[in-house]
Amino acid sequence: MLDSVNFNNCLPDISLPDPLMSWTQLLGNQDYYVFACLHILAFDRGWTSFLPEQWSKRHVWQWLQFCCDQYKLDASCIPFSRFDINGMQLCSMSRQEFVIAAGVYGDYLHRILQNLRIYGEWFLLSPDESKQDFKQYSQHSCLLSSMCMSTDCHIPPVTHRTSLQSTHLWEFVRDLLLSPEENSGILEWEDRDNGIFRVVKSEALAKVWGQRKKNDRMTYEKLSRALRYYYKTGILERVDRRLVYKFGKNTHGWRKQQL
DNA sequence: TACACTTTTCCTGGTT
DNA sequence: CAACCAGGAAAAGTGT
Repeated sequence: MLDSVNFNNCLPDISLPDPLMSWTQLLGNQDYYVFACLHILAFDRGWTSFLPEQWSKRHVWQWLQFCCDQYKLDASCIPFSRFDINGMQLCSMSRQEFVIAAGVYGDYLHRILQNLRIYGEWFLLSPDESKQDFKQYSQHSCLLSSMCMSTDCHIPPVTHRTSLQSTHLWEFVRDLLLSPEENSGILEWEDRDNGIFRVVKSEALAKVWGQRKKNDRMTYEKLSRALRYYYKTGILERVDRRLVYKFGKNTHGWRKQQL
């Protein structure tokens, strides 16, 4: 498991860049340059270590997952099965093909990918300044293409956190489930289709969560208390079995296929 | 600074 | 008895 370095603490006090901002605009701001240099050193998600053309299928999914999380896209609008392709195939897709594959988010994802290919990962940090852009994209796409793949597809909320350090516990758990090589048998799916999973190594889970939060006093007792709070908010649902949890309706990004 | 929200910490009591 | 679950209460941490 990669430890998320709290690099934000040593970064200049600036707003994060718009992922769709041009490179010349970005480099025109020296703070952003410093920010990007620090970020590239501290931020490694696997897929970021490769050029998009070199991505495996898994990297493509990781990237989509990242976009869902970072830009608060509704994953139910993105049929991941249509992205069961490697990076070379992804990069060969036209904007129109993105719209067909990803519906309401296709145009947006296509532009993010193009910026990523041209300028690198530094564009992928925050949607804050692109909220309005995205809202316009979404509405435009909905009107023009009616390609939304889900009946509950919606414009993403505009209030959210952006810091990597503030990754929520449930997202951390989900990402661990989706990353077998980082999971080390800590968690395993019991019923993937219904979002049911089991904590296999409770102490190890507490340890990696503690590492993420830089808290060596974390225990499974405390972590499980945080998980139980999720029952109130629909993030998790109760499963009456020890160490078994189920993702609730207010989660996203864990399904194999979003149709 | 106030506030909202999430997570942590501690706790009592119950269950497996 | 250990490990886990349920959930109250309060505090801490973080972002707006």
